[in-house]
Amino acid sequence: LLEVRLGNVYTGNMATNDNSVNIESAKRGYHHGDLRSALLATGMRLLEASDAEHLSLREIARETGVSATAVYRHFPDKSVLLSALAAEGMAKLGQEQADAGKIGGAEGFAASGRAYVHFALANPALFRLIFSYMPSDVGIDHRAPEGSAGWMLQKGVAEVMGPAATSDNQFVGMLRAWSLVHGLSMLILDKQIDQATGVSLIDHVVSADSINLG
Amino acid sequence: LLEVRLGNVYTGNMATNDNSVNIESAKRGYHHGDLRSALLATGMRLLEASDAEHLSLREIARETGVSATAVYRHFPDKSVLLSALAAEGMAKLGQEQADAGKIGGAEGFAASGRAYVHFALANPALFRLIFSYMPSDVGIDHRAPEGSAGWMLQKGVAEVMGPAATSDNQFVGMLRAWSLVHGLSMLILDKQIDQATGVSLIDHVVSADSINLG
DNA sequence: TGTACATCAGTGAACGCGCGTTCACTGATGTAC
DNA sequence: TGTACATCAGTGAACGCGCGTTCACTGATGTAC
Repeated sequence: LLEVRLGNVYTGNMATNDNSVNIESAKRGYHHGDLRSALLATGMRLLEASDAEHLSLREIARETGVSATAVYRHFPDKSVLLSALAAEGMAKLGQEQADAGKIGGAEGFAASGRAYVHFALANPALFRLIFSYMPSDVGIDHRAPEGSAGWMLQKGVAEVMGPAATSDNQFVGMLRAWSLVHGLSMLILDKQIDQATGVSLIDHVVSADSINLG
Repeated sequence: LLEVRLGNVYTGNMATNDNSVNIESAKRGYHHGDLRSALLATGMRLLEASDAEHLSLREIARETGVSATAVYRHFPDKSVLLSALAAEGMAKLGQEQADAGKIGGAEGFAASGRAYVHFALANPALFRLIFSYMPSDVGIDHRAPEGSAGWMLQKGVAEVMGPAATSDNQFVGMLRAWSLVHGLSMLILDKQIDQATGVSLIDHVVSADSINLG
């Protein structure tokens, strides 16, 4: 990929823009889908900066090197753009949990829980965005979307508790596990718990015998 | 208290304003301290409406029947006003936990945890505000402010675990307990868990044997 | 009791801000004949 | 190969919005003599 400058594109931030496009597509603008991806990539980058808690549509467009109105070719409005970012974030979180938990069993389940907390601390703004823009309404007898954090939890709990457990008990176990890691994440992010202390205790707080899954 | 109207006070909302002042003090404006209290009361009322997630200084002033600038006689800026509301909310939460947990022991501790979740669900906007504006940075070897949720938890955990437990273990136990109830609250508020399902399971998820306090 | 004065909690007008969104448009691309 | 035309992803100007905060002010209260 080559970095390019265009007359019809804001150049102010192009020099430091990670989402530059190649000459061919640049000459005639983005292919459809290209700008969509570029906007999402910029959004993810801005969320990493993390002080970008109040991420705006205009800022995403500006940083992508495109006018604010161009966004409306790809997303009906701001909330849909943010939802797309949230969905990407949720997938990433689910993936990291899966990676951490692949050893299986109670230890694998605990590891995936720790991964959840580490993800939150490493991506504070994205983590918050996920839960602001992704209502999933997991209820008893309802499965969470595949790959999501809720889905990982249900799978893990079912595995650890074994086939003898009732569906109700499994659901309660899942809520306990999810609540534990989600609460710990939020409390550290919201500075209720001193960050250094919290981080050093993650392994103790989230372990294979932290909660009663019965 | 009588409801009054004044030439030098916005009258638009006075008719439905709960925070009206008596004639004597109204004639010469609020006594110092009166308006402060009235602003806080209005803030609490607006937080109950709960769609008031983006509570503004101007709205609080407007609803109190006073100009926006009057607020600056009592609070240096908006964030101090919101912090005061958060502190009030935290005290209320701590009080409800104390009431629920006064039977003592493991059952009392569980009850105070359930009270935490019920408070969150009954006061969503206030609950969020508390954790947006009240960094308390509780660390190991640091006590939380008396009456706060963290303080209630430390006390409860210490009582349940008994004098034999080390301070470190107590702290881990406290983090588990707090994380459990905080996470459950947030997940329901953020619609990750279907509200009806979540509410019906609070007693099962938060019980005397939910977590390992060892 | 009357008068001069300091105090200070209020006032309304005004500021600059960045935001999400709408609008009519432009100009390059691809296609039909 | 050339020409006419539809498509459509971009553009910049403009909109109204409510916000937090600053400013110079007013007018009632309390106090000193």
